[in-house]
Amino acid sequence: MYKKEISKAVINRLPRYYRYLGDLLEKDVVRISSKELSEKMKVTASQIRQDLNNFGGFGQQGYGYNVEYLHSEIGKILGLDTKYNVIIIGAGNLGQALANYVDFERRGFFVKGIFDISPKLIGTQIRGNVVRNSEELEEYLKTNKVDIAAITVPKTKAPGLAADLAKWGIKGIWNFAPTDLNLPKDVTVENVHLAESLMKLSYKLSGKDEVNI
Amino acid sequence: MYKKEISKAVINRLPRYYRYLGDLLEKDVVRISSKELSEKMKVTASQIRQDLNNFGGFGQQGYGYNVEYLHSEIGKILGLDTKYNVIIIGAGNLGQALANYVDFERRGFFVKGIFDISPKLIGTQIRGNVVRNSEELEEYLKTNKVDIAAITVPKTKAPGLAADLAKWGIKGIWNFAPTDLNLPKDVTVENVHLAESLMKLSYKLSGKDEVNI
DNA sequence: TAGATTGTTAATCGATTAACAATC
DNA sequence: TAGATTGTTAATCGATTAACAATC
Repeated sequence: MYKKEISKAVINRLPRYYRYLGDLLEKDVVRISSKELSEKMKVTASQIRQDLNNFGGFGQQGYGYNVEYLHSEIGKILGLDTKYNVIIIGAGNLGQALANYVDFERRGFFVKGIFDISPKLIGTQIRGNVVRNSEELEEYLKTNKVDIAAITVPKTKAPGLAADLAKWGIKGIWNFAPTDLNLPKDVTVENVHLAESLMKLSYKLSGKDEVNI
Repeated sequence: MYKKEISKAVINRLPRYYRYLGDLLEKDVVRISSKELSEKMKVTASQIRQDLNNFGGFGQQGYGYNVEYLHSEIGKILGLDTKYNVIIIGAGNLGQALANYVDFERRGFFVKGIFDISPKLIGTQIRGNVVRNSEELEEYLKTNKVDIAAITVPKTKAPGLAADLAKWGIKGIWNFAPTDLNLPKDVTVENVHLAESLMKLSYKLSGKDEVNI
């Protein structure tokens, strides 16, 4: 018995499978074959079967996959059967947008605290949460279990803040600052780089994905 | 002479090169070798040279790369030497966050209009832009050149809206709704799926990236 | 000129697709 | 049982890394 690493390409596809299966579930679809799903998702049926078989055999020959079961299993793989306590650091527009995004709760992510350094924001309410002073962070983390910290502070502040959070025991960081965070490897970072996403769009629009040769 | 497709993997890395070179530029670093850059970025020097050579020889043997020149060239490849007119559809928290994100202007993306269907939001001001009624969209697009539409409306509304935008001539869509948009292939879509990003973080935290076998 | 580092070809590695036997 | 579709192996394709000649 040994451990097999799941490739990053597979992991990146899992949430999309989960989304499509959730949509099917809402439409009361009971079963689906890899071929049908592949047509909806515009991927190959082969890839779907390969991907799923990294985690075990969820289907049945001659039948396909039970939508509800597969959805639930992928949910478990993604850790969506767990509840996560989330704090948001940086109560600017983006931080507020995240705090107000109700849908996250449905997946088990609960915003427990919002922090900022601006006196204008400290003390204000965002969806039932009072914005706290960022200076209280260390103390807060001593008495509250926090699984994920969303970082929505300016670029220059992010690396130092992330290092502090790691020191104070945070294991998951959802980083929106346009910078890379170099942290001990027991800390997991997931980046959302909006500016880079926009640049990719710009690239595709400018039509330079074909180069004369 | 034929056209060579640039692989998606390469495109995805370009904005990150651009960011690192921008940081170096701010620190007044004049030149850098692929080896030095590879150590900062935690990729192989070989990959950097391969990636850049998709677009031409930007370096010089025995010297490396001139930071300012390379930064500028990658900017051009990404289409950042162009100005883009952007509209935002959906003036909720996320739409407002995008509208307030000043940094985009620095890269050439100018928010020219914000639209919503909510009477509470129509007429309010967001960074100098009056929120317009979404019903005015078609008319607006007849008289204004718009390169990119950012979609921050609920999931159910997004596909129909995107189809309309495509019909009305929009060629670039920055999609924040948690759904795929199937549009004619002359319309470019760049997705930002926050929920999927969070699920990936959840996956990594739950430690299922190793599977017993 | 000698040293450094690119640009580029060749080798390796990993991911995707195809094929088909197993089996429901 | 016959038909359908999975699970899984083998073949293909593409991306990454290594190596080194070219050259500044």
